[in-house]
Amino acid sequence: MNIGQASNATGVSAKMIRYYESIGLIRAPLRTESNYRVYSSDEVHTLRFVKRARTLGFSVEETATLLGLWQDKERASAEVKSIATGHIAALETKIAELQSMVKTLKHLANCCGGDDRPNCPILDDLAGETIKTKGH
Amino acid sequence: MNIGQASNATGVSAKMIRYYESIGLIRAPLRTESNYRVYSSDEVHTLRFVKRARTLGFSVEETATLLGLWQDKERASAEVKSIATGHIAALETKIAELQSMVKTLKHLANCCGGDDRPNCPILDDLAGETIKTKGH
DNA sequence: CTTGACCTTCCCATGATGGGAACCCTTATA
DNA sequence: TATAAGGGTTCCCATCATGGGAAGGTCAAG
Repeated sequence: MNIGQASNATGVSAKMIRYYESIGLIRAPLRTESNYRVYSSDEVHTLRFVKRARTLGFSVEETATLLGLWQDKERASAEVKSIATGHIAALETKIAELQSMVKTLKHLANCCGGDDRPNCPILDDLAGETIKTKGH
Repeated sequence: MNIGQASNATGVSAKMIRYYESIGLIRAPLRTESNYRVYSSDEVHTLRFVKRARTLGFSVEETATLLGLWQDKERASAEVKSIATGHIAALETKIAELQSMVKTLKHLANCCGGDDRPNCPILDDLAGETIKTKGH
């Protein structure tokens, strides 16, 4: 299997496969005589693991740790779980931040006429003026 | 007011103030004889506008547009509102993605013993094995 | 007059990804 | 069998917003 086929089989772009190899996330595969990378099904499996971890929002660094644990048959599941729960916490923090932005923006958008006139509470807020809540 | 004071007054780092100037988001301020940037209260006001927009998650590009509208006394508030609602939609998409990650991870973490044993559904999932939901 | 706290510019790094050039290899088809 | 299409290879550059740090000029307080 060459890199294009491995890419199709895993959803990881050839570009990223080479990148993961260059930073040491995955091992360098064997090469053909003409210098093409050749991937075994084991290596494809590893790529799928990486893809899934990235899809779940783990950083490349966290993914490297998880890969290490995956390959360590002696690992304690507690270690994996703690990485996962830490990641969940980070995601939830991020979600809360975004939700707070949305909340503020919705309030502002709700107070804005959205018409031809220049009067605009959204800009007033950005400019630091306190907003007068529309009666509700 | 020099750049450090402007930074303190707005919460935008001196580094970022220079950057915003370099990309044309804000105008280059006057300089002293010794080449120090000098900020007027108007310019500080603009910096605060930028800071607020960035805090609300607008990109620098969107912020530039909003700044332009702010300074255009003839703008239609509808234009501002449409940028805001577009941004809200983008944030909500992002939130939904993160929530979906959290949901999956919570499920996996919930199924994981988190003990000394190597058995770990989180890794099994990353490796592509279907997970057996713990009875609930 | 020295010291320390500013300021200036310039370059480099981040994280994860894509774009593209220049060049080599393989495979199918005319 | 010659050629073209569609791989592969390396290498460099760009993104977005931000920070770090070096080398050097300036200002204010002691």
